[in-house]
Amino acid sequence: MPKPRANSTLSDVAKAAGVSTSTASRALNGLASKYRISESTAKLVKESAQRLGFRPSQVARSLRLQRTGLVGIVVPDLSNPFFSAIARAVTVSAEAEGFSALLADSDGSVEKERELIDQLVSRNVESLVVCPVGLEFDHLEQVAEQGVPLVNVDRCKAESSMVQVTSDHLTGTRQAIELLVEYGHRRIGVLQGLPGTLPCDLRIQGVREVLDEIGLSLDESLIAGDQFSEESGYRSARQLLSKYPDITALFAMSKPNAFGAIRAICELGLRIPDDLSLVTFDDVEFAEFMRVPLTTIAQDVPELGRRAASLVTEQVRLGKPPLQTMHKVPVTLMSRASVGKVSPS
Amino acid sequence: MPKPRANSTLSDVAKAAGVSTSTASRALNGLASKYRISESTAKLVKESAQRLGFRPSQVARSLRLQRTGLVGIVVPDLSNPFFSAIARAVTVSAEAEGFSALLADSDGSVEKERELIDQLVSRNVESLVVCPVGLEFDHLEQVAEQGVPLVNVDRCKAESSMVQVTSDHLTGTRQAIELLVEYGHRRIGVLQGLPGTLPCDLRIQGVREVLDEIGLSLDESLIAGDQFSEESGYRSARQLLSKYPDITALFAMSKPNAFGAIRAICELGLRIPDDLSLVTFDDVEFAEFMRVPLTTIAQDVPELGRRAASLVTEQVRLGKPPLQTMHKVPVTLMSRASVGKVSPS
DNA sequence: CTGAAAGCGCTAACAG
DNA sequence: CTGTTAGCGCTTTCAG
Repeated sequence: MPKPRANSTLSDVAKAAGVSTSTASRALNGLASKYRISESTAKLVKESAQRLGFRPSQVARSLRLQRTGLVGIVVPDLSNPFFSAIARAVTVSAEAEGFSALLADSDGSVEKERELIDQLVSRNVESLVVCPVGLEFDHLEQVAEQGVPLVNVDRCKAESSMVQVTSDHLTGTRQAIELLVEYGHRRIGVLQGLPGTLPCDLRIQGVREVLDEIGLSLDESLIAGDQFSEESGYRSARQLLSKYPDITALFAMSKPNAFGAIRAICELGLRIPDDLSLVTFDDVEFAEFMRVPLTTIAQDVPELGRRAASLVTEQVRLGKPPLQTMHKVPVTLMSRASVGKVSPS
Repeated sequence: MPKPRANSTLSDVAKAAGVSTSTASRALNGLASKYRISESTAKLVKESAQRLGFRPSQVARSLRLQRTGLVGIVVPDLSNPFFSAIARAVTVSAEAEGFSALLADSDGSVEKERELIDQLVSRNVESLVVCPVGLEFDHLEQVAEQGVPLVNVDRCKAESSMVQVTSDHLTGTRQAIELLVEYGHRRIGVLQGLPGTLPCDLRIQGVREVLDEIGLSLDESLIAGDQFSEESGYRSARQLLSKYPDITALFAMSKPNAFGAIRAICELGLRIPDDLSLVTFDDVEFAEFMRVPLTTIAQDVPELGRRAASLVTEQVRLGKPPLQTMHKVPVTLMSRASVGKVSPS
């Protein structure tokens, strides 16, 4: 019993139409007029193709043309809305340009990220959009130097020649901390994400700057946490709040961090914003329906994705990287109810 | 200036090692022992490969082997957490089996879905996981019949020979409606998703069944809405509530539907659950932190993805579809605060 | 133990 | 207006 998966090939079509494969190819690729193929044969070929359910093998085509029409995407966790929004933006732009998207999920592991990028390159993707784990970049830079247009999104590397796009973490953080300061907060706990990543570092710098400017200095012991995860947010909030009861506000670096913190705050019997203010990076869907609407620094996530997409397509079209390598996308402070004035005590 | 993108090929490696391409290929593919290649040459080849940064072209390999190692995924909206969770599960399982995932976003359009599936098949994906728009299935069935292992997730087709996996919509709905009934609700408004899709139809059937069993019948005019979107939820809730003030509970078919409804409810100055109860399909992240924690029918979304993934891999391994075609994944009623007793009036 | 040669399905000179 | 031919990079008989 032969497999019924008789995917007909170009030569089948050619045979059926009684022409050579070249003629068939040309007719099907709309080069009939260029090669002055008679209308009748062109039509005949198209009909045969139709009848046989012919689908050109993109694999063969790719090999021959040395063009796969593939863009690779790597994210640390596709179930995180932040990354899925980026993946979507890139995928949709790619589709619009006739490209297909090869998606890979590194599950937060640099090692896996390395392997996956390797695989994608082996599959001859014409460009790469990667949201890296963010602590090591040598593999990214290497790939970029090998001539594969690559853009690094979100967790950037400072001082790199890579094309990168990320939010304006510094300004966003400054706005948030300035708000806290204005409301009288002086002891601010920082629930950090993965230390060593640029978003994390820049946000700490933002806090430091604002405090410096009012003559205070950042107390390093008020920084806790080690991941952008809920668990880290919970753990670090508990730790900070029980050790330093004089803290009046918490600055969380991600939505999961913030929700972990809220869980901890509830357990400790504290109320937001009466006992404690909370502000977080990442906007929260339907924040207005929360028990206490969260004040957030909203990133324009789809814009991050679109920018990344347009930067890679530009690179493949022009054959060279853009002049500007670091692209900052503005953020917006969404002032809601979770930040309150410090009660005079 | 020649392009520096000198991707070395197998023949480059062979040349460098002073052997033929066949030997090089065998050595690199771990067939050294099988072909009794001398240790020394094998090592030599591997070193040359290393030195040249050789990456085997998967395109050429695919063409030769007639195996791409690609699994195609199609979803209507990757930025919807429901679908990104499925996409993630499939992607991760695929990676674990040495496959790569080709992802496509149909943006809710059947037409685009058709095109994308066509493209994926052209790219010779070895299997397909599709979350279809859900109103037309001929293209899916066609592809499956052509011998491409395909599994349809979520918006299934009744009475189809396709392999399908979806939540147990009927039981889930029944549980939710039984809860409402138990709490004294008799006039229940239904905020439906896309009519004609199986999840939507089954859920309506669930409502009908429970009402029938207590001697009531479903009032069709209490059904409104036409999408699984927030906008539809908002619109339908407003419409229903203003037209039928005797409604005491709302059953929403999706998280976005529910949030749209909440917006409408707030605008109308009604309170949950005092004036109105609300229950929805889809679990809501951090529902406990909402102003009114939502009672939901939680789907096990990652399980949907994993099941889909294992069903396609099983199919490619066995070369034939599984005996059982329809796979139902259990759901869980999460009873929270948004459902209350009907106040005696 | 290794190499020569064919061929996966397609396109593009080149030659009529 | 159309066909012949070569070759993209790889694996795999078959033949030493």
